[in-house]
Amino acid sequence: MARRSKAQLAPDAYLTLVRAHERLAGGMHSLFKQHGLTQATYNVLRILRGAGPEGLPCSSVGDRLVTRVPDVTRLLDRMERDGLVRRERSSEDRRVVLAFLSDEGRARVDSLDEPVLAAHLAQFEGFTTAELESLISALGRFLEPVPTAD
Amino acid sequence: MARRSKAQLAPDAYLTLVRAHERLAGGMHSLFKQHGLTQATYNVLRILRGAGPEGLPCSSVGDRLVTRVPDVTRLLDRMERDGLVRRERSSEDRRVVLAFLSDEGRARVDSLDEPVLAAHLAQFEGFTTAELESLISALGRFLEPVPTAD
DNA sequence: CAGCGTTCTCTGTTGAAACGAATATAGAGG
DNA sequence: CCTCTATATTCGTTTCAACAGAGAACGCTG
Repeated sequence: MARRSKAQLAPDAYLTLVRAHERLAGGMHSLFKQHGLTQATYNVLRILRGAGPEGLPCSSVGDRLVTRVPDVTRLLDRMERDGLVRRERSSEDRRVVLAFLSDEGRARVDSLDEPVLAAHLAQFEGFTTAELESLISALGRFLEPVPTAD
Repeated sequence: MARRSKAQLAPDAYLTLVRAHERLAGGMHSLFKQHGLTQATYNVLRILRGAGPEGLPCSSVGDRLVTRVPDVTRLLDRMERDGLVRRERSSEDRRVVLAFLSDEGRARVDSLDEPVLAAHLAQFEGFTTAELESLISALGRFLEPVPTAD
């Protein structure tokens, strides 16, 4: 195989990344769906669990989401309707609305820890730890530059 | 840094992949948007350009899309409304509908070749060709197993 | 304490994705 | 010729994403 130029490699790398994401995220999507969740709602549950009993402002939830969601309000609306979260207007700053994990929400996210980990291990089954570290390092380089690329 | 187990690395790798995809795909999304396209419509244009003047059945278009689209009909509806594609029922098999690239569609996709390549080169700017090949190889390993993972 | 800019959240609306059911044609078998 | 199954596409409906704009509260300044 002749040496390929970056003009050939870059589009190929992008396409491969998209396909790999499609494959992996699709698997996680179906797993979440079996439990009545989506990737976004699961992420919110994880975030709120990490935030502890203090709760977290809606805007902070949006900031910490891996995939950008332009409308956290309605996302939390659905989750509150499903009894996964609880909302309460902050007494200190009455602009902010704090979101908390409900008992049902905590139970749901806890019950998913094991299946999610198993799914991840299965997805990366053919990789050695060194290969995984290399992959993480390579992909992590995309996250360094400032996101304000207009 | 101590050696990390796969149980620690796998979720991290997944998260990093999702974040990297979010970053890269987001950039492409805004690029396409400036030209009145989405990632899906751009992919359809690329597919139809590759298919040539013979056209391509709608179902084949759906199969070749990188991201799975459950409703090719309405996707092509919008593109036909925008004058990007043309459809015609096959005379050989009257079940299939062949999709063709219109002149406008061809001009649109041709005009994007350069910006898209430039965007990809910018995204992978900090990578050497060897690193790119390594990344492609690693990500490509997710695509090998059969997709019928129920 | 009144005005002003900023931040945070909600709402209205449009467009698209997702899922399922329905229609139409082709091809095989009796 | 008729039926039956498989394939290709379309349509109906619900749900979610995306974008813009409005309302409410905070902090600062004069």
